[in-house]
Amino acid sequence: MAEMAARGRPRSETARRAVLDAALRLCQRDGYQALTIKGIAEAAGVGRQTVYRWWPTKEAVLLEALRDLVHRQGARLAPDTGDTLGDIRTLLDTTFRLARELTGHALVGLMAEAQHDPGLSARLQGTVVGPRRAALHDVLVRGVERGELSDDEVSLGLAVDFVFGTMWYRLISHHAPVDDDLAQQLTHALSRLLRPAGATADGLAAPGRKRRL
Amino acid sequence: MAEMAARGRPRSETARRAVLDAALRLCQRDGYQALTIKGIAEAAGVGRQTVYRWWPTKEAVLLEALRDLVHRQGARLAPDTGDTLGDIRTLLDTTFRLARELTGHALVGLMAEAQHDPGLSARLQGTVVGPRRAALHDVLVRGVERGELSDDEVSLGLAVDFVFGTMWYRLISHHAPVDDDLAQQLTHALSRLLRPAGATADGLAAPGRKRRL
Amino acid sequence: MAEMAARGRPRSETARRAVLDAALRLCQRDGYQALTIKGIAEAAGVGRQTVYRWWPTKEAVLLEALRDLVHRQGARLAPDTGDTLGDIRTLLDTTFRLARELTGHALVGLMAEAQHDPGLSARLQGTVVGPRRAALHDVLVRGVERGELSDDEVSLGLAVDFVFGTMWYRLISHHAPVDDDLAQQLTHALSRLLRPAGATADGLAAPGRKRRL
Amino acid sequence: MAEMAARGRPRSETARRAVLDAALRLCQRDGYQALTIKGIAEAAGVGRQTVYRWWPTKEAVLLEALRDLVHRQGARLAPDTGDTLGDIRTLLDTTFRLARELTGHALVGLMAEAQHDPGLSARLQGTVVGPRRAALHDVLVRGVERGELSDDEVSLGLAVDFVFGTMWYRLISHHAPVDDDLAQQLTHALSRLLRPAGATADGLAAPGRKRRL
DNA sequence: AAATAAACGAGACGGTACGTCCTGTCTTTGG
DNA sequence: CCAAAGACAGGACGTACCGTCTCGTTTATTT
Repeated sequence: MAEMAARGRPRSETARRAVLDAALRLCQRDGYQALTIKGIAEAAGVGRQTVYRWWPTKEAVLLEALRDLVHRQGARLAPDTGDTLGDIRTLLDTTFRLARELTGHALVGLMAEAQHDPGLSARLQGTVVGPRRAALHDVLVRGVERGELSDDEVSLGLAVDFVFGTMWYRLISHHAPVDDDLAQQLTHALSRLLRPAGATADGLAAPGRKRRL
Repeated sequence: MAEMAARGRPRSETARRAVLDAALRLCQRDGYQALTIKGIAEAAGVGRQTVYRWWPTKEAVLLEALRDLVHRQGARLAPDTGDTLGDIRTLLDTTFRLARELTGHALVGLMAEAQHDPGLSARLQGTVVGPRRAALHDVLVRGVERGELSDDEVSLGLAVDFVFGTMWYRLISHHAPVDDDLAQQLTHALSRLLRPAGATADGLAAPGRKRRL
Repeated sequence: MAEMAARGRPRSETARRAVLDAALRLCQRDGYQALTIKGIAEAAGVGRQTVYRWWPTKEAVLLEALRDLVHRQGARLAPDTGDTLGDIRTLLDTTFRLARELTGHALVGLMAEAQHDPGLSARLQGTVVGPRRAALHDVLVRGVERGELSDDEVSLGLAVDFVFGTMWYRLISHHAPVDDDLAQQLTHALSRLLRPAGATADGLAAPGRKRRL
Repeated sequence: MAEMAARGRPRSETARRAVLDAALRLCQRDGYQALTIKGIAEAAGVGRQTVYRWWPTKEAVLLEALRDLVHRQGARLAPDTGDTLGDIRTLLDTTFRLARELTGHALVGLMAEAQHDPGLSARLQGTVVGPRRAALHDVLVRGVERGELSDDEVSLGLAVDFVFGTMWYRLISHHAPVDDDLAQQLTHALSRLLRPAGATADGLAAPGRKRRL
């Protein structure tokens, strides 16, 4: 396992961080469409060639910036405390907080771009979106295995789409926030959707219920 | 009520249609980002100024093209047959078919653009997205009034987000189709989410049920 | 000799004059290059097509405007009073005054344009410039016939070029005015250039001389 | 005396020359009006921005092209051989040859443009036209100092205008060539115009003299 | 310490789309 | 049938950014 002998000046971590930070900042400020490599380089105080040397497109810059951001958060994806609904809540809270900070502009712009760029789509799903989906799916599977949930009536895939679809939809159309309240409502809705046949309706508390005997 | 006297050469409906058609076609073929006004004008066989004369941006062109498409479909939005779940199915089938044809690229691109353009966002919601949302909401309200559905546990707003969120999410990430099967699953899931407290589980058939003890 | 029967609405003299006036005014104000047919039509309060119907190019408009201006001045071209130098002075005074009023911009611009438009060049020479040249030449010829001048040493053609060349040169480069003083100096210079061999130097008055008995 | 450190890619002399050459060539071929920056860039095989980066207008391109041409010719402006008339002939021959090659179109077009652009006018006079004028004036002044010429009757300024006016006039109206013959005639005419009072007519040979008593 | 080599900033290069303006033609209403 | 109004296809304008290419400089490793 011979290492490639390092020759010449090593890559500047300072420049790399400056580029990623500038990309996220500009995308958040001016929107995805208005983001240009020239603009990123200038905002980062970096030569344009330095960007092109390491990233082929502005999408690649943004994607790496997002991946870095996610990694730095180092969020625990799939906690397993034995309490399925509690795990769901935890996961949703973490995910929603990340989504709010994650510069919706960047994510939505990348998603739009990924419409006709399968490679980008795959990387986006693989590094940013996919792990969250998989984590939720895992929690639900464990719930089914424990008998707390059932996929007899509604498939787990649809349940996962329910959660992330609603999140995305609100991120995009802004008609309602993606906050802790949404996490609570979604958790409750999931419990109804996936409730096993024999479970009583009272086994779980409805969010808005005022106490109903 | 004197009409403004018509002076000068009247606007060419031919050119208008050519522009709108070319815009949708190019957006579908090359994606939203690659769409340019120059490209639209050339594909439509139209002078560039003719586009700028009537539409300020490519977003405006796409928006009008979508609106035209929706209007031409003239889809019945909120059928009221007395059968709430049947009405939901009808509405979903119509909406999904439209979404599939509607050049997801255009819609998603516009959505991305609308992130930092409140005016576009409003027009997009008002003309293309909003009516569908409102129609579904109306159907659900009627269901609640008839006692077929209940919003005690899950708010109707969240239920609507569930449907459209899932649709959007699949349109964007392509991990599953937006087809009649999805309409069926969503209808069934809605019936579970909004089932009144006293209703028996058997009142409604589960779509993909494999076994039922 | 049957006249062509006049049919339909007759041409509007008002519009014609408005166009010609606007053309001269705009050319004087903004220069020849900045002159556009659209601008002329709008300044004249006239439809664009009305200009194109009667004149093929902006050059044609300007040329007709100049021709009109010259005709309206109705300047006597070649007075024959018997006093050759006096006739020259008269002719130069008239010509210079016309040139000053004639919107040098228009004339110079047309000349520049005529560089690669032989037809325009011919019409320009024929209607505006040529008659003046011919008139001066006639006066000089009469002077030679009377023995007051001689073309032995300097050809009359060169003498004419001397006068008009100097005028044009000053109109173009603005380094000195084209005024009565120039007319006087040129007249005196001509008398020297074309003085017959036997004439005394005193036969003609030098320009700056104040009365010399 | 520290030089400004050279940074970035240096300007391409190849591109500069290609632009200047293309500009002169196109102006000569199609005329000044038809000259466009787009056309220059394409003919030079150069990006349009490369032209705009270094020259603000097509006038500036032409002016620099002319200046380069003049410099490359490196013409001796004011020879001083002691023979005034000989010096004049030499200067005129050089100037006329340059003018013929110098793409009259470019010069006349620039002159026309300079009508309403004082800055251009000044630069045009300063770099291309002025030095020739000054050179001729110097020669004439030396002639006066030597007693070979006199400015008693005709001012030297008018004499200079005579020469350059005639040249310009012929360049513009094309009614006669600007060749060696013109140089000879003008030299002779100058000798008459500026002949000192006491000089005999025979001191200088008339060029086209037919008979001499 | 000197040589080598790659990354760095800067910025010019050939291109392309932008949004504006004008061209010359056309198509309408109205005198 | 002319005039005004103005939409039409087309094309040049001057600007911005693209992605590539030199430059001189800096910062490492390898002699």
